[in-house]
Amino acid sequence: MIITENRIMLKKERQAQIIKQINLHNKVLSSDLSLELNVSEDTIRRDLNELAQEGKIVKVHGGALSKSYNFTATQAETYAYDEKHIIAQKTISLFQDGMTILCSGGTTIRTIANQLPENLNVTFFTVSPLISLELVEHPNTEVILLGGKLSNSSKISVGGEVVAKINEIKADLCILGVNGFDEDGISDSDYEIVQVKKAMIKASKKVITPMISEKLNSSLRLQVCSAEEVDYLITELPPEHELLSAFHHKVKHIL
Amino acid sequence: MIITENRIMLKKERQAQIIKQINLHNKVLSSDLSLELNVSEDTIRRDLNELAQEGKIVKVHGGALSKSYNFTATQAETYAYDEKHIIAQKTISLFQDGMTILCSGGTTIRTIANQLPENLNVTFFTVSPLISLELVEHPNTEVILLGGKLSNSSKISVGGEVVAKINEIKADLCILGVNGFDEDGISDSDYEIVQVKKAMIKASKKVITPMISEKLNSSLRLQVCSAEEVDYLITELPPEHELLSAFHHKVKHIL
DNA sequence: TAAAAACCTGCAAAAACACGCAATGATTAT
DNA sequence: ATAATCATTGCGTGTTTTTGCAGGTTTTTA
Repeated sequence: MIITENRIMLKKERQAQIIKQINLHNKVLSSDLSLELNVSEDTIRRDLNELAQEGKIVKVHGGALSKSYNFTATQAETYAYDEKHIIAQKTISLFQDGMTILCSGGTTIRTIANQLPENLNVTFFTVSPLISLELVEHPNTEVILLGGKLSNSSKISVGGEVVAKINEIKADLCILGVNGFDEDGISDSDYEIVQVKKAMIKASKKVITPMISEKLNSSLRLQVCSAEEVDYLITELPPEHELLSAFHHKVKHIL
Repeated sequence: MIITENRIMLKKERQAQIIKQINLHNKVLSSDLSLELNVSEDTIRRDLNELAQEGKIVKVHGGALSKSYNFTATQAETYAYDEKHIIAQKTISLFQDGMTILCSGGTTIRTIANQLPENLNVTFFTVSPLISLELVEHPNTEVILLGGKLSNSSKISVGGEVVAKINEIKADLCILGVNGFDEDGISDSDYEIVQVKKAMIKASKKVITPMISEKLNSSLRLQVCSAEEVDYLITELPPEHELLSAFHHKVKHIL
């Protein structure tokens, strides 16, 4: 179908079309979209990256796949595996026996859960069913799953009940997966998720944000907290790396 | 189901297909995949090596094998898949739009969750993080995850808090995975799980117990409920099968 | 043990990508 | 209204990824 009547297409409108295509076919090719929507492949790529950042689709080389595509979760997890391994080890070094740890979802955190040493004796609270399943395999950890309405996009529990439940917890650490992080702090694109993350931060003595360095200096629509509220910023880079220099006087520690 | 509708196949898409094949047949040959997916054997080999490095599959000379432990795998590799497929279809025939359905865990229930029709518009409550993840992929279902301490053995939420939460629910159906079932009713081996299942039964108008026939006439240490409390006993067998004859005057319906 | 199949390595072409820059158009401030 | 600012987009440039193939090596099998 060739559309000539509408010369100008708004960015939002175009992205909506892309989502529609993905829901329909479970995949899209950048080259196809470029032809169909009459914009350059660069623009399509930028759109796909934005939508992927917002968690609506999964970007792959050559196009994008639907999030509900059977294997995207595990594919995404193993994306940047080496980096996430380093991050996991750094994060785990902060864990101590007897601690109560509150954690959100996300593939980075899943890697941490997966690499947890056997002998560690801690209690985990999590809003992510996926993380809970990973953690429960460890013999010496107690896992408390925080229930609620399950968010379609992020697969974590959200809603007032979860927030209320989190408010009852006193945790030593909060391991927070982040989608956007810059000098202004942590940001996210979903209102419900922001509420949960805010509650998690409030309930914990220390806030740890493990993330791949490529997430640095990206920001999304909604503010979760300021950079000053972050106790440990953990990336795969050495702390003295220049990409991190802007954050040294903002967050308390960088690992 | 191998689709070659599109000339171009994304790499990740192809790898997803490979994993699907492996989960289905438990093994694949590089040469077969090369023909089916229309790429060179070199490419297949590279894919298999990548997937193996990611821990998704086990690479062997000539092809690859499925990995035993893998909770994001599709249903295909679950034990007695064909039987469970029949059971799932029978169970789903009882679902109607607008219903509130409470369900426990187990592989049989997971198959049901997986085969749920897209257009079904129901609300699910579940104590199983695994089932919740399966259900949340369906666009028209609302999923409420019931949180609590996660049981190491059965991977479902247990404890007083879950029971209390279940007591607040008024569900139309209760889909109960069972480990032991005979003329005396449902039995289980774990005290905590029994408490949760009892609460689930009390909270629901109708109780459905889907199970493969080999579970029939087995019993465990702890009693969950009597056979008379079961509204629908669903197995892969036709209702008039002799194995079921002893139950016809016990449970209300047999499918 | 010899042939066949599977494998690995390096290479090259095409495609996809990332980055900076400039032009365009829209929005806001003055 | 005009200027300043910002967002969006396309293009040039150089990089990375993907893929198939050639050639030599290893493993399997008969």
